[in-house]
Amino acid sequence: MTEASSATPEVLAGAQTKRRQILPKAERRQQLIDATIRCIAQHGLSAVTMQMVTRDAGLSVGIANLHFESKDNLLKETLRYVAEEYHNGQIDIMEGTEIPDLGERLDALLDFQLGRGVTQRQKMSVWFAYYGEAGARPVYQKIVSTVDKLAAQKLETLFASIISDGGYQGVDARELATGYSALIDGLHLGLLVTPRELSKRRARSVARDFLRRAFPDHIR
Amino acid sequence: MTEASSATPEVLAGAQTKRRQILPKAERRQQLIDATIRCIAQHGLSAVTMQMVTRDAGLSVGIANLHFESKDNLLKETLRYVAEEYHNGQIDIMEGTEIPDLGERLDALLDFQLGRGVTQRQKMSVWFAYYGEAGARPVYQKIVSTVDKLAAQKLETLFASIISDGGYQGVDARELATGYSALIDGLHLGLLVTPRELSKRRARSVARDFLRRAFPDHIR
DNA sequence: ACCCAGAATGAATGAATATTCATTCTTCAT
DNA sequence: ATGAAGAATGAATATTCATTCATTCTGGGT
Repeated sequence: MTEASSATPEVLAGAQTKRRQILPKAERRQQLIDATIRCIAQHGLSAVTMQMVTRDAGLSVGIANLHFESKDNLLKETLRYVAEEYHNGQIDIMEGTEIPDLGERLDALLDFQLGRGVTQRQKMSVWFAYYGEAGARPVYQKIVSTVDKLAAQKLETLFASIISDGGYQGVDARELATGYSALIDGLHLGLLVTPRELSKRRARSVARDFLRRAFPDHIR
Repeated sequence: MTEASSATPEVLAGAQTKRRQILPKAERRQQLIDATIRCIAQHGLSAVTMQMVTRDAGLSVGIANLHFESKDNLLKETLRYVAEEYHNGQIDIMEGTEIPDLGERLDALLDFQLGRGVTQRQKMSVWFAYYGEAGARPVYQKIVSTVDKLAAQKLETLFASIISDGGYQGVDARELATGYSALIDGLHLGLLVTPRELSKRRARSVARDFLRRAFPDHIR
């Protein structure tokens, strides 16, 4: 479901060969979205310019308006891409049947949500850059809440299964799912803003603690 | 410790009386910071302009550069103000001795962190706008992490007292404090981005659940 | 009553930036 | 091979915005 980023090395900029290349629309769009993500992560959403993005992509300035109607639209589509990638990843784990054991599935989810990879930091930056603007931009709110809603539902269902499986008393799946989601978001924030105080290892441990306290028989 | 926003109604813009007024530096600075907060909340950090801020404050364009050296500096000082206000509020509750009962003190903290008031939404917007840029701006990271560190310490101390008071076993104050802070941040995010899915009431209930699971004898 | 230090103003400036579009280049169907 | 469709380019344009500073105004000290 999740598309892999096309692995075009933009480092070749500066090579003698400037040969113009024509590619399918979808591929160019993805190139530009990838460049936008890198630029947001490196310079911050408010500093991103069209020149910056197209240069990063190794293309001409005009191309962004050719494939996306405007800068606004490029930014919107970039958010949509990142949001969908993240949420599809979660959903694949939650509703996939590859991992039958519920405790292990929870573990896999946690691994995905707090997993490593240089990519991760870039994506987090983008994520929060948009959150910051969401208060003033209903379009962003809509994109995020649309994908969020489905993921929240799946998580609630998974938690409900675990509660029923473990016979846990006095635990509300919905309440717990909201709390867990918020906890993960908050940990992402900590990793982004105060990486010195919060290591990835500790973030994982904190999230795991939360789950263990709720589902002691399934975690650890 | 926390300064109250000066209650100058900017609505008088448009009144015939344009009489120029001279005020102490500190007061003008605060006016401009307040206007900046409103503008960020309403238009988003990336859309804020000097014209916008000074007009909102009912002052001339040149004044922002008179009291703050530059736009960058105005934004930086605004972040510092919001960060300090929030963290001082927390610290006042945590280290104040007005509330001797530890459980009640926790409740007061939660009330403050998820409390109502139109202000709150404005402040949250500002908060996350800066978080979004923090990945690319070390200055912002530093401001936030400086105040954050102290608040985290106080929270850990409070949790440690509660653990010792209640004789709770197998609970780590530091781990729990990190989790609680992250949970609150995540709930703020939810309130900002998906207010339709997460009401304030539910956010409170979720946070309270977290605390109750950790300190059953102190909460409820 | 009158001065003047310096607070406040806002028109002017120059730099940055999104967007356009005439032109060039690629590809592929023939 | 050849031509046409349209993908890609980037110089030019128009706009927006931060910053400056010559000028105006205010209020406290005398």
